[in-house]
Amino acid sequence: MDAPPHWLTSEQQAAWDSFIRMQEKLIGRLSRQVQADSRMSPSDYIVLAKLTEAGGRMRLMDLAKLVEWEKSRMSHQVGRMAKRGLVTKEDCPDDGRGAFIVATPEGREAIEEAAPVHVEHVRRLFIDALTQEELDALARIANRVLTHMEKQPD
Amino acid sequence: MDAPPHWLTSEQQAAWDSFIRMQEKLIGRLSRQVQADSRMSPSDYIVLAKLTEAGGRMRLMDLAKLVEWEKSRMSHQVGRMAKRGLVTKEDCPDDGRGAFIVATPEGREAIEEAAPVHVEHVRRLFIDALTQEELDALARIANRVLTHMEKQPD
DNA sequence: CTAGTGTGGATGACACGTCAACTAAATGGC
DNA sequence: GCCATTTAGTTGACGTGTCATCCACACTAG
Repeated sequence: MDAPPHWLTSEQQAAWDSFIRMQEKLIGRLSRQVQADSRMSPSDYIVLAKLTEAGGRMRLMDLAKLVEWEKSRMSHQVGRMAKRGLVTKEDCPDDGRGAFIVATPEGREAIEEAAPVHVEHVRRLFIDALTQEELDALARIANRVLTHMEKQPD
Repeated sequence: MDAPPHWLTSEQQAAWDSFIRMQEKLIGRLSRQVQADSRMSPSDYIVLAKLTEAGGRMRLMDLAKLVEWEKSRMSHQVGRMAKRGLVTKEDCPDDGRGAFIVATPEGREAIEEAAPVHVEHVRRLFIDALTQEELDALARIANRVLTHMEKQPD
C-alpha cells in the first residue's frame, strides 16, 4: 500500500556521508603519497607487499586470491610490474598453464624501502587521530558490516 | 639511537585491515550494483545526483568543488556524460571561458530511477548491519579522522 | 584413450583518473 | 589602456580496472 521508506534518516545519511568522505580523502591521500615517495603505484605496493610477505614466489592465481582481486586484473598488473622490473614470471613445471610470480631484487628493495614510509603515513593520518578504543570500535563495526555483507545476495 | 617503532601494534593493524577490507568490499559492491541496475557508472551517478540536487544547472567548476574533484576529472567526466546524452554544455554569457553543465531530461530520468535503488543497496549492505549507536560512533570516528587529516601536512 | 568440462592465465577493447601542458578570458595594478 | 597574474576549462598521454573472450593444459567419466 504505502511506499516503503525510500530515504535514509538524517542521522543515517550523516553517518554514511561521513564514512564516504573520510574513506575517499584517506585513501586518496595515501595513494598519492605511496606514489610520491616510492615511485610505485598503490597496486604495485599491495602486490609486492603480499608477495614478499609470502616468500616472494607465488602462483598468479594464489596471489590474486590473497589480494582478493580477479585474475584478469592480477594478470595485467603483473605484466606491467614485470615491464618495470619489479617481478618476473617463471614457468611452472608441475602445471603447464601455470606461472610463478617472483619478486626481483629490485622489487624487494622497492617494497622494503616503501613499507616503513607508508606505515608512517597510515599512523600519522589515521591511527594517531583515534584512541585504541575508537580503533577497536571501528574494527568491530567494519567486521560487522563485512559479515553482514556476506549474508546478502549479489 | 634505537629506531622509532616502525610497525603498528597488532590491534592497530587489525583495525586498519578491517577498515580497508570493509571499505573495499562495500564500495566495490555498490559500484557494481549501480552499474548493473542503472547502466550508469558510479561517477555518472554522483555527478548527476549532485547536479540535479542543485537544480540541474551549474558551472563546471562549482560542480567540481561540490563533488570535491579536480577540474580535469570533471571536464573528462562531463565530456563523456554529454556523449551519452546525460548532460549538455552551454556557454556562459557572463564569462567567456565558462560553461554551464545542464542535466538533460534523460539525465534526470536516469538519476531519479537509479537513486532509490542505490539507497536501498546502501541500506541493505551497510545501514542494516549496524545499530544507530554504531552509526553514530562511526560518524564520530570518521569526522575525527577528517579533522585530524586537515591539520596534517601534505 | 578420448570427449567434455574445468581451471590458469593472457589478451584486447573500452571506461576511467591523473598529471602536465595548454588556451582563452577575467582581473588587478599601474 | 596595458601588462602580469589568476581562473575556467580543455586536451593528450599514460597507467589502471573491468569485462568478455580465448587458449592451453588438467581432470574426469566413460
